[in-house]
Amino acid sequence: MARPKDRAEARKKEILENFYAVLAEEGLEGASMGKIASRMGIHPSLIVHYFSNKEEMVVELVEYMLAMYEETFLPRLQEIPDPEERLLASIDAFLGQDWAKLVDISVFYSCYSLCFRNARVRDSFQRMYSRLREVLVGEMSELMDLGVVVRADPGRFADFIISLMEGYYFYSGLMGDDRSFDELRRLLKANALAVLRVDRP
Amino acid sequence: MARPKDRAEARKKEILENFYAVLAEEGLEGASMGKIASRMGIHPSLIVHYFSNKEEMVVELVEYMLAMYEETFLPRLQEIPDPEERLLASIDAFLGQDWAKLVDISVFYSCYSLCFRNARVRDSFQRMYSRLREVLVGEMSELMDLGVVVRADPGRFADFIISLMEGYYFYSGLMGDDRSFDELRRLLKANALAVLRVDRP
Amino acid sequence: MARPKDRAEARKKEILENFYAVLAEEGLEGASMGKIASRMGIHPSLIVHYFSNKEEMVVELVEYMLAMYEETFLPRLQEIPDPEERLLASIDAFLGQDWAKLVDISVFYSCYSLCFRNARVRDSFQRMYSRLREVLVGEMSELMDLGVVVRADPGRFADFIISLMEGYYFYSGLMGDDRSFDELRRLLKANALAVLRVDRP
Amino acid sequence: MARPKDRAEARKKEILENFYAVLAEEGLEGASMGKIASRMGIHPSLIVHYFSNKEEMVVELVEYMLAMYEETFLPRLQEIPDPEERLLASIDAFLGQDWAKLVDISVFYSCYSLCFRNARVRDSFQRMYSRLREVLVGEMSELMDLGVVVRADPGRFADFIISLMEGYYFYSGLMGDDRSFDELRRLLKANALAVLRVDRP
DNA sequence: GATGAATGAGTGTTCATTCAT
DNA sequence: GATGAATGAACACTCATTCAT
Repeated sequence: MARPKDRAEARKKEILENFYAVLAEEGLEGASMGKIASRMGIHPSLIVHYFSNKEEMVVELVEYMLAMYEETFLPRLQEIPDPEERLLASIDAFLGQDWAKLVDISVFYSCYSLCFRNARVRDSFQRMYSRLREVLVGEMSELMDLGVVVRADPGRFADFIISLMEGYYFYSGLMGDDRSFDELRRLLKANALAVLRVDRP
Repeated sequence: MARPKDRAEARKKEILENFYAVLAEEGLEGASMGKIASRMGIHPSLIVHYFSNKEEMVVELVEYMLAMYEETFLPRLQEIPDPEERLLASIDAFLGQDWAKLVDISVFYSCYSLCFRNARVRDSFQRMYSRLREVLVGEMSELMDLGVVVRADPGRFADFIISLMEGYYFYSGLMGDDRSFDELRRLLKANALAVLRVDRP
Repeated sequence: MARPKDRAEARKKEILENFYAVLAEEGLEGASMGKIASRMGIHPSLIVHYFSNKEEMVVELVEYMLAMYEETFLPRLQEIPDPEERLLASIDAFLGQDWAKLVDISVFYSCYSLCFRNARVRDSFQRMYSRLREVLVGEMSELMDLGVVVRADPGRFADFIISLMEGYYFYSGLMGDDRSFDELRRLLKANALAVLRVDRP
Repeated sequence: MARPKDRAEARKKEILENFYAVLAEEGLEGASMGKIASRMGIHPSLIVHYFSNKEEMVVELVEYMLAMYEETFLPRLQEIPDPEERLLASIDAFLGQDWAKLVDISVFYSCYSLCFRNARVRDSFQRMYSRLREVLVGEMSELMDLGVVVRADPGRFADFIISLMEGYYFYSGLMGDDRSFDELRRLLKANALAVLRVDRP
């Protein structure tokens, strides 16, 4: 039994959770190891003991954050047996509130902005979006194999869906709360589905 | 002649430009007044002399950055006399490379992430996107008045365009360079125009 | 007419008044020329224009503060014609509330503590207490000349009165407000007067 | 054995001693953490490591300074068995040179002036003078119980002694060195003892 | 007389990190 | 595994002051 290693893993996760919280409150500029430590009631050097570097910790936080999406949604979608239903559910999920609320928006964009200065962070983000794209491509391909959809380009379709999702996320995150974005979400979803409907034989 | 005031304005702009550059290279965490100063070959306290606060400087940087969009594109578009042509040019601009390359993407998202912790930054962003939306709404309304387009909801249309633009910006910014996003851009543009075509009498 | 010089004097006094106010609120450590300036709505360098040095300003503040005592009390006492009555009034004044409240106690002791590092401040304080002592000595001598009091040492008496006064000022300033020091004041006054009564023929 | 904690205490005391020295030389305005550190040959941040705040350090310095009085004199006086002798020794001590020279006068009044802007400093001072008063009240009460003194008000007496002491301290501190205050001290002491003698049966 | 630009030293404090325990 | 000591660089910001205008 790898008990000690498990305990270490749990500790690291705990640190990442507190890092995430500080990051949400104070942004990248304010998220220091000291603040995380005092939030946890431990000594700052203990954090170093687990992550050795701040950069290491940041990279692991990004992975921790992005894993939320994969772990929360993808398994749930995979359980749906019917391919068409599954694709609709995917689109629904990507444009839904649950997805948007999963990760603090401030944390998300703070990490995203790191992509352009940190190759490992960029890799993590790219891997995550590639994974998302693959899922959509896979589903679309399946529908094409079944003859439900014809003349579609699965890759282009996946890019399209992801773009819609991210545009909605960005725009509603900025303007939201003040006015409702339900209508826009419905419009985007209709547009996404249109591709399917139009290409239907 | 308000010479001294003009000189001060020029100096502030110069500082903001250097702040922008440091921000692009080092992110929010690394963009310190000291680095800006040493980049300019001046003393850090001189920056304080002009902006009194770092927050003040950040807020003014955001305004400076967002003004780039308004000042660069909107006047150019307004010069186009034909309404339909102008709307097409607008969509072209929003989804084009010039727009995306106008502001460093790292700087853009760093500032965007500030929205969620700084009300004044949020206000600036909201004002800028409201302005964009108004332009689109105005153009669409004009087309409806002229009978070129019918049965459209200008507000919904504007939100749709902005979402497409931002989704594309985010996604291509992350994945881009490695693979071409021309195809996606064309797809998004086609989708945007579809609304017009479909609603055409 | 020395108009410009008068205006300059008025300006200096105004600055000293604001310095005094800042000193009362923030102590010596916090009383900066910048704060004085912003309190007056003027530019810090204008203060330098009038006092050239901060040390100069401090020295002048001390003189300004100590002059309050001399200008407020001494003339009033000199107006009393009867020598015995005048001495009693002096003792009354030195141990009274008006005297204690004339200068902010925090400012007073902040300046006093400067005596030990600034010779000019020390000179000012010494001059002021010498003046006080002279007044008391003068009054006592007059009473001795008149035969009202005999066998007294005017100098020793003056030192005694000043000590009582300062002891009371220090102690009530620290413990005061919470409990009344009227009783102590009465006791000290009785003690001061005892010297007179005892030495009376 | 609480070795590590002891070492930390020793280090803190060392810092306070150096703080005290800088304060004596440069006053509150000049007593910076940087100067203390460079005087000790350590890094300024190490001081923060021990006191977290400058305010904390100031408060602890005041306690450190005031404790000198209590620790140096009170135990020595308590050792005197005879109550009358002990009271006389107390008065002697309070008005003596050893007491006045125990703490640097500049430091003393600098700290005293802090009372009016810092509640914790004020508390420390009040506690210390209350302690002194209690000692005097206790001694006086004992003498009354023994019938050595009658018709006295111990509290009033204690306040009187403390006032004499502080007045002498202030006045001789300012004027001293130049002229001798032995005579004044003798006069004050005589006055203090007069209360005892007069009230004697 | 008054302001603004600019300087450079200095403020307290925070930072990530290393090392010894 | 965890803590405390210590470092040194860096932080935003304030300071008194000088100089030009």
